[in-house]
Amino acid sequence: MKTMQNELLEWYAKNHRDLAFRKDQDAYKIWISEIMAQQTRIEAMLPYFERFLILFPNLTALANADDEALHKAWQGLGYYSRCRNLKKCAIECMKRFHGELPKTKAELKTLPGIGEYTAGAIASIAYKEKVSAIDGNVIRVFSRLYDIQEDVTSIKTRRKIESLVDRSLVQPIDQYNQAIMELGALICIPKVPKCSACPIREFCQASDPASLPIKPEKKKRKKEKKVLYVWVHDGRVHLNKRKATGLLANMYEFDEKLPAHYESVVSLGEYTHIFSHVEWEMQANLVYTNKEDSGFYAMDEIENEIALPSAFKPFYERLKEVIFDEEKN
DNA sequence: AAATCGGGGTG
DNA sequence: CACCCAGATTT
Repeated sequence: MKTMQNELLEWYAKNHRDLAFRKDQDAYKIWISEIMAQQTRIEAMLPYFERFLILFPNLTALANADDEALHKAWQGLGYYSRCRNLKKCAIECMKRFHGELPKTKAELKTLPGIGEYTAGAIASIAYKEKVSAIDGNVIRVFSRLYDIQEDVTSIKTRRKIESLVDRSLVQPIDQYNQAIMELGALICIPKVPKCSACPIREFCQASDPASLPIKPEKKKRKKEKKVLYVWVHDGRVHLNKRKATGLLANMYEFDEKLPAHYESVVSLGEYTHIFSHVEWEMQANLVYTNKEDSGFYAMDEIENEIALPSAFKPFYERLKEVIFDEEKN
């Protein structure tokens, strides 16, 4: 029988991407991949996924992970509370679930970092529980399938879509849930959907799919100006650890003031870093200090052990050039 | 319900 | 430039 689900499953079997975290059905790997994929393009998280599994191959290793090593493994991926929640979750699983991930969506949802979507994804993909896993792709696909001309971020519309998805669920549930997401990622994409290549176009009610889903306007970002001072003494660089809450919590940063004693200052140029809700307009200066204090690190330490956010990367690269030039002379 | 939390790819 | 991405959590 020709149903939306059958067409979708058939398309998925032939056309899905060959992704590393689909190689086996290990719940641990699926969990890690789902957390990494939150608000992150699959291609962007793949290299992190491979490296992370070598460093932290199982729940026990993750529960015992060194916090700095964990942040270093996540460096550049963003939303760093995700990796802290991974460790918290691993510890809770040791205590509450005999050292394993629980197997139901309801139990998974009680763990740190695992919300409605991720719980459904793990339960359905790893354990074949017949539950939904509604991410941005699924919202887009269903808003178009049913021509939903409402703000999809409202609770009411969200419930409506959930209901539609729930009624559509079929076995094999792991394949079906991933098929909807894959369609959203490859065919039913934002702005310019590839409807002519869509396996379920005959089931789609959207008259203007490019205009869906409807979302509220985004607020403008605030701008903040920062002047950074990169203290250098004897080829070593001073870094501060940021506070444990808020933006880039627990990550390292350059100073925002001059040291008590210094010899000279050299500009490292300007760079504007854009976050979701704020924009940092930065200018940085290299400052040669004549006193060694605590908190100075060698370049290879920074390279291998220190979690420096991408916001500071351009200045770090310029710093490397300067220090390398000095060593040559 | 709205704000917060990263970073990068894309039109 | 704006938008969005296999969202969760806090306010």
